[in-house]
Amino acid sequence: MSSENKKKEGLVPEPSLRRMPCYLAYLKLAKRRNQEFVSSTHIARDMGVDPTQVTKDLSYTSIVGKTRVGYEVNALIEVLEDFLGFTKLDKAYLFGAGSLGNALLHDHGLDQYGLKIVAAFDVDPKVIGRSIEGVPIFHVSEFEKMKDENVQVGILTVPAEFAQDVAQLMAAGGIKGIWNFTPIRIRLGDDVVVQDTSLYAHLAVMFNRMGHVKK
Amino acid sequence: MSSENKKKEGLVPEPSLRRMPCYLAYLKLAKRRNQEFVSSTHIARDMGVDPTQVTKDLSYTSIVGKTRVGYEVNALIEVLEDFLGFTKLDKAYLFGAGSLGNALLHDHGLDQYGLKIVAAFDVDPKVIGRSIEGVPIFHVSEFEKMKDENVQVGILTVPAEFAQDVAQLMAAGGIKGIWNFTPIRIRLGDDVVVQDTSLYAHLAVMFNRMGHVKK
DNA sequence: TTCGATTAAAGAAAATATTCATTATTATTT
DNA sequence: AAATAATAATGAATATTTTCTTTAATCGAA
Ligand SMILES: NC(=O)c1ccc[n+]([C@@H]2O[C@H](COP(=O)([O-])OP(=O)(O)OC[C@H]3O[C@@H](n4cnc5c(N)ncnc54)[C@H](O)[C@@H]3O)[C@@H](O)[C@H]2O)c1
Ligand SMILES: NC(=O)c1ccc[n+]([C@@H]2O[C@H](COP(=O)([O-])OP(=O)(O)OC[C@H]3O[C@@H](n4cnc5c(N)ncnc54)[C@H](O)[C@@H]3O)[C@@H](O)[C@H]2O)c1
Repeated sequence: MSSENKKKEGLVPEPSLRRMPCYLAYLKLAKRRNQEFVSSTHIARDMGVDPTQVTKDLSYTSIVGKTRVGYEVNALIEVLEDFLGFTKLDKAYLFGAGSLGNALLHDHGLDQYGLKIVAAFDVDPKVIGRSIEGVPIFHVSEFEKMKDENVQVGILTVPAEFAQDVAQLMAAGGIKGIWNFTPIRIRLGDDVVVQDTSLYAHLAVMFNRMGHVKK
Repeated sequence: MSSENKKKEGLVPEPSLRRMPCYLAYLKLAKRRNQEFVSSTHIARDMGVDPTQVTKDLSYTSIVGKTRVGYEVNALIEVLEDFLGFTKLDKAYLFGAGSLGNALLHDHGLDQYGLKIVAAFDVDPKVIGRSIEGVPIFHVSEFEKMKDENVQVGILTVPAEFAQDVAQLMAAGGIKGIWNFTPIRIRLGDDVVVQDTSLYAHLAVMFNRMGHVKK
């Protein structure tokens, strides 16, 4: 297979990466309360996680804590935002301006986390030519002509049956990271990162756990 | 601590639960192609996962496969949808009809996956009294008066700083499952399930992996 | 029928992630 | 100045998840 010999040593564990934005949110609240330092112990207690997990997660970044004091809040916020790629703004194309795609276009929160949607693509004549929140919608066929090297991120919100095809189109057009909201597992070469975000998956977990609590 | 002695034997692993909706999507496409049976081998190859992982994941449901044949597509779809709680419609309240909350209200996809938002709550006078896609928006203070036993799910899309407070309000009002879109870790008793869905977390993972591919 | 190939299922092994235990450091108190 | 307590950091142990291996079943071809 294709990725067998790719060493993944040095890769930050995905669970750690997923927790980091939570630390960031916590730290921003701490900053509001004018806390200058915050310790792993306190973060852990407030967030309901293990204290050593906090230190271990943070050890992947460049931050160093001070014994008996903790981490400097401002410094840690900066380091985390930078480490997570939230400081530099990545441009993104959106594919599929339907129900979910629209939602993402209307959503202003993403800008603060390093992502700016600059154009959308669809096949429905009813939406092509329109603009949503200042983002123009083109026909997918226009994508190939645009090929902007500065846009490396693509958001995939087309119906499941077209997901693989559109993903291939994206890859061919130079997209290096696909944020995949469809429940389809995309098959592409190793040079393109596919990040699955299936809301249904989270729903499924919640329903399952709710069923267990009742017992 | 509080959940230490709670046996979690018998709990379906979260990674397995998260994969199940992907299988479901795959199966629905297979059904469209009029496939009557599909084997774990083929599912695995098409989806780019390990074949034994597929059988192991499916073994948590009631389905049994046929040696040398595979699983019956229709039966497996039914079993999975039922197992994941997508067949019965759960009513839900939404807390925070802002940017993301609006997106979810406009989103018609959720109905098909067992979730129906029946009312929204906010504190902003500009939105209270209005309706979005037929869902009325009330002031949060109205929530306590409503206390509908049939609504056990709450969707949390308020600003981070109010997340914990609103979550407590939800729990006090009888909500048993909180779909938490804020990056805050909610602290509540064991009788309430909190399902975190932080879009930023997924973004963070994608950015990180993209940085590594460049090397 | 007999053989070979394909598969589900279940258990073993390996890899990964989390939690625990230890050590060294340093603010604060005595 | 010495003792104490709180903490970061690191390595060990444990738990969880994934992958590998084996077994038994059965379809289709010879
Ligand atoms: N709606 C939800 O709640 C939700 C939640 C999570 C995931 N998803 C997933 O996101 C995807 C989209 O869902 P939705 O509800 O927005 O569907 P939708 O039908 O509302 O939107 C899909 C859009 O994609 C466009 N499209 C179709 N083919 C295309 C192509 N080849 N190139 C570009 N655009 C194309 C359609 O014209 C449409 O506008 C689905 O895969 C769905 O499973 C949806
Ligand atoms: N917008 C995004 O892209 C995005 C993505 C993922 C997660 N989130 C998270 O979701 C949350 C909401 O984000 P947003 O962008 O929609 O923010 P927003 O400010 O647009 O919306 C928040 C809404 O909550 C309401 N609200 C405030 N206090 C409330 C209370 N006590 N009870 C009920 N409602 C209250 C506000 O009036 C507002 O309408 C945030 O925590 C954010 O981090 C946002």
